Amino acid sequence: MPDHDWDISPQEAMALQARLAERVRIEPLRGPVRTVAGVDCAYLGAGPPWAQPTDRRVVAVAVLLDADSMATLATACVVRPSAFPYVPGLLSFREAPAVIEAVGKLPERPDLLMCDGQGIAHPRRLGLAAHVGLWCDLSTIGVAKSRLCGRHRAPGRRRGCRTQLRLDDADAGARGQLVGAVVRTRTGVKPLVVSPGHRASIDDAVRWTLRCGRGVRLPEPTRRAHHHVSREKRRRGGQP
DNA sequence: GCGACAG
DNA sequence: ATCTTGTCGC
Repeated sequence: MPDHDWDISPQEAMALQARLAERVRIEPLRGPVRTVAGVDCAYLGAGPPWAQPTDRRVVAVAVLLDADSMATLATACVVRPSAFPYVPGLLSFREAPAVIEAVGKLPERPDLLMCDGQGIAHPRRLGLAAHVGLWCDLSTIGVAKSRLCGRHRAPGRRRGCRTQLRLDDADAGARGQLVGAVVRTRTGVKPLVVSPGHRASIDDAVRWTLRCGRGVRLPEPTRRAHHHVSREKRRRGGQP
């Protein structure tokens, strides 16, 4: 596992990502998946887009669910300072510390973890899901509501349709490398961008995203984590 | 220099 | 991510 410093500059973070990405393992999930966890973050005291942040703290929630019934088995919540700014491509340096801590507070390690964001569908192959998976040595997949990089055709309009996501020629390293898929999780709605994080394959990412679906756009683990973290944010004072 | 740009 | 109510469509 990595064990690096999180308090570094954006320049150092980018260099670090390139090195860490070499250790990410894209391979089929092994062993039965009995539990799946979802994680999400919210920012305290963020205020309107035009206002300056009042409180620089992030709240992260991890939810553990039974992979068959999708029943909630446990939830964990953490609140901690977040110093790193949001920079496209460096999201993990802003959220991973909180996410890792929340997952660590769950009563048991999940067989699969779903993160809000990219896995290896990233300019340097180290999106949030890949970084967290590497750090915790867990199987992870990234489920994002929009694309960070790469090119793809529009998937069919029906639930279950998906197209390949390949890196742009501009992304250093692999030109046209297959890194994920754009999946229609619900007929007629905007598709999700999924990619493996660590110790999972692209097929696993697509399969579990659809398998955890409940007729709504977001898969249940992610959806539940989002609802829980939103409630937690309001309870702690969204605008101190 | 000009676009693109997870949450 | 964040602010915010009602409203249009299946």
